[in-house]
Amino acid sequence: MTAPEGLASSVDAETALAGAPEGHKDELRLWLRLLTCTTLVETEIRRRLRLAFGTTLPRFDLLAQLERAGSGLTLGEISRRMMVSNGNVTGLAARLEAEGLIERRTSPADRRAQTLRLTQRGRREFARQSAAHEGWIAELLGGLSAADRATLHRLLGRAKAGLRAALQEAPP
Amino acid sequence: MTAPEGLASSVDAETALAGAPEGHKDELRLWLRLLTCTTLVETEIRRRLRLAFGTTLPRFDLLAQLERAGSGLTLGEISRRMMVSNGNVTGLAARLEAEGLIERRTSPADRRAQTLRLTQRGRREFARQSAAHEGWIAELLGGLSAADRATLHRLLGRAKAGLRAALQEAPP
DNA sequence: CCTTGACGTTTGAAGCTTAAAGCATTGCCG
DNA sequence: CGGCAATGCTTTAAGCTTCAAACGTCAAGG
Repeated sequence: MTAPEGLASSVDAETALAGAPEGHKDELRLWLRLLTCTTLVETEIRRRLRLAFGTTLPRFDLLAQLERAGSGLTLGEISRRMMVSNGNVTGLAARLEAEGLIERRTSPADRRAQTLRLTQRGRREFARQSAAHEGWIAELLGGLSAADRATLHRLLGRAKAGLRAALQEAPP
Repeated sequence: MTAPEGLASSVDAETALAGAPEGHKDELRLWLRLLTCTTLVETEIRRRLRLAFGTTLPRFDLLAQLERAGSGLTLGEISRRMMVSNGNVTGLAARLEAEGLIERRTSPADRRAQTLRLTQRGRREFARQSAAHEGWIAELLGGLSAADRATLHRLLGRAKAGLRAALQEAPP
């Protein structure tokens, strides 16, 4: 890439899919708009995490899980909460451990399991990142009124429930 | 990963971020829910594209852009529409060309630019994939009523506009 | 005890993604 | 005409991500 080519200012991902002759256009347009919003936020957050803290979104997410859990989590538990594969967490944990932000201990009860914890430094570092992150999200979503945000939150809750149900039936 | 470990059935990504003492919790919860919905759909679509067609979402998206454009696009134009980097498109195009789904021609007017087009086979293949894709999306979002879908679409439109505005002001 | 299956993690191969640097071409402007 | 910035693309290094296979451990049954 010659210049960073600001992704956020690019044309649009919407209406990306054409040609499908059936009905269902409705759902497709909704999905594309959902995807566009998520991509816009996510790209910007990744960019800011990199510029402000030299870190990445997956690293930040893993630290957030540990902070939230308080008392340490196994790799598998983190994998489930982050909705990513086991192997992915293995690599992320290795990098964060090398940076001294987390430490791992073999569980005394189950020698297969590794428990991850934030180090002192990890906790301090995450606190800084987390505060900035919260502000960024507020800034990016601040264009919506409080009422719109509430409605959106509620409808997305329904969407999520519907998705879980659909995935429960089909996934094989 | 021992078994595929169905990501879709994992706990939740919501409430992933804790500790931030400020206000703005509102926006954060909205963002996490948005992200959860998108991740659930996207993971499932990736899985089905792989199982049903042995392809990936980025490949499918690139074909969709070409189908939609009709008359061929340069790599740079595709990069902007897909909201990904130039280098990314270079690699994707190389793989799709190797598979015989697209072909490239150097633009007669500008010898820097490469124009991509679907091959006959690419057009046929994409038609199959696209039809299935549209059905999957309808299935996954079918849990919402038509009214909810319409409201969601409208609110996400506002969110998108607000995001573009916020990114216009800040991005340096 | 020993097998068998389940579970937690790691490894390896492949693909996706980015930022940054570099190359070639174009177009403008003095 | 001669720079010179902008544009289009490719390359490189690093990281993220997945799937599949492999390894070690555990737990239950025979």
